[in-house]
Amino acid sequence: MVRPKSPVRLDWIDPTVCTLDYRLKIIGRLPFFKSLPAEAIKEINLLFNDHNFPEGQPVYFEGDIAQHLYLVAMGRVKLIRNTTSGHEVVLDILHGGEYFGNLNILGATAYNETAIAQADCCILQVSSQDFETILKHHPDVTLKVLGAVGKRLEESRELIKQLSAYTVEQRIASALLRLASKLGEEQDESILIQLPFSRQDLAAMTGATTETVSRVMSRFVEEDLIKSGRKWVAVTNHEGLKKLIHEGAVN
Amino acid sequence: MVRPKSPVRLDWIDPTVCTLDYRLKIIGRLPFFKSLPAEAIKEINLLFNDHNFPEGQPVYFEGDIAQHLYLVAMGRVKLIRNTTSGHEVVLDILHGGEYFGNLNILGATAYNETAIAQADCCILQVSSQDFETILKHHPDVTLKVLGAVGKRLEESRELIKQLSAYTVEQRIASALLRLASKLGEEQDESILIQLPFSRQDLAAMTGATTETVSRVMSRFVEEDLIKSGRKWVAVTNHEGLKKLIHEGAVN
DNA sequence: CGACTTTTTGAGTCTAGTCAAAACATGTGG
DNA sequence: CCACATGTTTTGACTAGACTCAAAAAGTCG
Repeated sequence: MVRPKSPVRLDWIDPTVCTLDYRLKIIGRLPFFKSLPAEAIKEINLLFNDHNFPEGQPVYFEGDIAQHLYLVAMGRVKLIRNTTSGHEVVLDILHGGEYFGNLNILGATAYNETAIAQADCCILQVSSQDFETILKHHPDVTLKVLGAVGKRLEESRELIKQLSAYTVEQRIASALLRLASKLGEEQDESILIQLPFSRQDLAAMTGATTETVSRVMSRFVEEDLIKSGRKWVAVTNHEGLKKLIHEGAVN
Repeated sequence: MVRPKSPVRLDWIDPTVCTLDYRLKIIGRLPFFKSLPAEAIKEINLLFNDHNFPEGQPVYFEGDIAQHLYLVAMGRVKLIRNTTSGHEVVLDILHGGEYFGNLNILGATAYNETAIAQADCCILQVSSQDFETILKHHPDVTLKVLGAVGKRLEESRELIKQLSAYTVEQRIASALLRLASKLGEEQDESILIQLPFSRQDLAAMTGATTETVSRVMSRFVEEDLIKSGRKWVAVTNHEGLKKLIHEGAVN
C-alpha cells in the first residue's frame, strides 16, 4: 500500500519570534487574560519569559521543585507520569493557549507530572509568586483559571470512566476522536491530527501496549476509519469511530 | 471462619440536627470558609439549605440541570458515572467537609456525574448564583476552591495512571489504602474503613468485576493483609499492601 | 546507501472477564 | 425465635482480550 510521508505540518517556531511585542499578542489572546484591558496585559506581559523547546525536550520533571507556571504559546506539550516500572502514562496533550505547571494554590512544592515538548514549542514562563500577584489583582482571572482547572477535572474523569469500562479498541477510537476535535485540521475528505505521535504515544494515552495499538490501528485502516503512517493519523470516518465506541463494533 | 457483622458505625444522622445553629458550626469548619470571620460565616449560613438523604438515595443524576453546589456535612456521598452499557464507575467518595455539584464557573448547565448517598447523609445546599456571590465577595474563598479543585485533578490523574498501568490486584490494594487513609479509624491492630461498601462498589472504583474483586479480597484475607465481611473492610497490614502495589507481590 | 527508529506480524501465555450456581448474611414477618 | 426472602459474597469452569517475547518489514535521515 502507498503510505505518504507525514503530512503533519505545525507552525514553524522561530526563536526570534517570541519578542516582547509578539508575546503581547499571544498573551492577550490567552483564555486567562483575553478579557483584560490592554493596559493590564502589557503589565502582565512584563512578568513572563519565553523559551523555545525542540521536539522531545523536557520542560520539567515530576518531582522537580515547582516554581513556575507555563503557557503554551506555540507547539505541543505532553504531560506524562512514570510508574515505578518505567511505564509511561500520558495525562494530557496541550496546544497553544493552554497552561501547565504550578498554580501555587495549595502551596504545592513539586510538580506531580513530567512535561515534554511533543513538537517544537514556544513556551511562556512566569514565577508562581508573580502569577499569584496577578490573581490577587484580577479576580476575573482567578475565575477563568478555576474554570480551566474544572474543565481538566471533567476531562480526567471522562478518561477514568473510559479506562474503567472500555476495551482497548474503544479507548483508541476515543483518543483519536479527542485528538481530532482538539488538533484536527480538515484535509479534503479527512481530518488530519496536527500532532506527531507514534503508536507508543497512543499506547501511553490509552493504557495499552504498542503492539496492541498497532494491531487495532491496522484494523481501523482496513475498515477505512482512518489513514495513518509513521507518526501521523487522519480520521476518515468520524461516525464509524463513534459508533464503535458506543456499540462496540463498526457494523 | 468467624465473620463478625459489620463494625462500621457512622455518626448517626438526626434530621433535627441540621438546624441553623448547628449548621453554623459545620459551615464554619469547612475548608472553604474556615478562615472567614464569624460575621461572614453567619451571612453565608443563611444562603444554605440542609437536606437529609438515607443510604442509597440519589442527590442528583448525570444530565440533570445543574443549579446547586452541595457540601457534605455528615455521612458519605459517592460520585459515579454510568457507561452506555449500564456499567457503573465510581469517580470519588466524599465525606464531611467536601463539596460536589456545580461550581457554575464554566457556565456548566448539567451535572456530569451522578451523586448518591453511600451512607446516611446530611447535605448542605446552595444555589450556584448565591455561591458565585460568595466567591465575588470573598476572593480568599475562590482561592480555596481553586485549591480543592486542583487537588481533585491531581487525584484523578493518579487514578488514571493506576488504571493505565496497574493490575487489578494493585488497583484494589491502592483503593483500600486510599480509603483507609481518608476514612480509616484505628481499631486495636487494624484500620477500619468507616464506609459501608460492597465488592461491587470496590469493583466500580477499580474498573474490575465483582467476581475478580471477591477473589482478590479472599487472597488478601488469606495473606492477613486485611479483614473483611459483608460491606466492610479493615486493613491489617498497611505495609504489605503498599509493597504489593510497588513490587507486584507480597514476598 | 546504510544506520536507526518505528511499525507490523506471529505464536504462545496469562490475566481478568463471563456465565452459572452455591454459600452466606441480614432483616422481616409469622 | 425460627423460616423465609433478599441481597451479597464466594467458588468453579470456561473463554477471550490483551500482553509478552521475538523477529521481520517498512520508513526516515544523514
